[in-house]
Amino acid sequence: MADRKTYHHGALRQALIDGAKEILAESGHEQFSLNEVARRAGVSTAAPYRHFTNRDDLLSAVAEEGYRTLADDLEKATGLVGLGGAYVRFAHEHPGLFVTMFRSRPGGEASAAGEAAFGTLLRAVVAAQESGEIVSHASPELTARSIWATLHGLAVLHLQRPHERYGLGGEPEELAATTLSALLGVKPG
Amino acid sequence: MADRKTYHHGALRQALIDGAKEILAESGHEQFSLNEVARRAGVSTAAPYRHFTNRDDLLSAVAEEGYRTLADDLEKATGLVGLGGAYVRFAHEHPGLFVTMFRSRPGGEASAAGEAAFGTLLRAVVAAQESGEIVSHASPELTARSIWATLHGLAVLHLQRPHERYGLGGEPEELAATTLSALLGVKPG
DNA sequence: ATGCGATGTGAACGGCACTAACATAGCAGC
DNA sequence: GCTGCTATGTTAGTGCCGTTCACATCGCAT
Repeated sequence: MADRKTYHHGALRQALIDGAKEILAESGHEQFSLNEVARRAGVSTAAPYRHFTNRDDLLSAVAEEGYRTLADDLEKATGLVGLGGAYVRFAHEHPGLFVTMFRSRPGGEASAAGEAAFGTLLRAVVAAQESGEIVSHASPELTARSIWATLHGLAVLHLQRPHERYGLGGEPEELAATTLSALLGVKPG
Repeated sequence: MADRKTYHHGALRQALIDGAKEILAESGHEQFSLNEVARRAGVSTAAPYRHFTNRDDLLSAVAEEGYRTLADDLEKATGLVGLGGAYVRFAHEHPGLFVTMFRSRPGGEASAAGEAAFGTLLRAVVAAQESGEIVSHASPELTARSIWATLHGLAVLHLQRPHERYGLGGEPEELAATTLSALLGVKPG
């Protein structure tokens, strides 16, 4: 091992996170291996433990970056339907990362970036209510939470190949548009 | 090993499925171990391979039974809100099983029991439209799919402890009722 | 009664997450 | 510049995992 120039890697922590993302993109969450990440970074399998307490800690750091990327994607979107499309598309394009982000963690802590993403959704809902894009008699918070649940369920079911038959296999944007339209009567404009 | 009466177990296949459910209920999907299942059934770690091609095959059989239980629960529920509450409650009461049922399987096949569950949802949506419980301008199929996505997202997010703060930590029935109400304007009656 | 197929065993393989003891190097204070 | 502390790396090992293979046992049809 250690066929790199210097004994110390220099930026191992980020290299491990990047490598982990790579593996998640190639093979998915269930196939993820900490040893494989170390191998790709060109270090021993014990090295990651200098930067992360365990495998799950690394995955949490990866998830954190995922939340930031998702929040950015949602920021870029315009309109409620656009935001919904961006949410489902993120899951579509980064399925392994998406699963990692929302894996069930018994004692999982909250994520600052996750909060930011929800904040963006909330603002979009308020804007949609003000512009008349949607009509909801419930509070913006409840409406936002409900739409989030819908988008999240859409994203998760979309990743399930066997459920393609229910019409959940189409393009993310179309999926989000038709679904939000069916529930809220939003126009795809 | 083999401190049971007869050399052959007699009903090992079902015992393995039951044991797997037990482990999922106790420790969750991520902690599931095939060796542990064999140990609980009192057989060697190689024995399960006489009944299942691999670990994933056993989990699929477990998931199939889960789909049947879920379909039964949904059948028993009355009204769209009742059905939604039953869906989220199922996830709440059997989180490990729920995760196993909807884990991302690359080449996963469809489940007959899963179809039945969706059929029940579809009928409930049609009934709700006819009784005036909800007003949707979309087709029953699209509406049912959209509601399914909402309920599924609600269930998944409900299992995420860190997201309790968004109000997703309450009772399953209340969660389903307020969410469906916010999106469709259904009355909690 | 026999023998064949179904079902279970024990021992092995490689891979995994993780740990402990040790090696190297960057850097701060003298 | 030398010294030594601390951060960061390695090697070797532990125990568990999923899976396979050769072999043992037994139920059942002929």
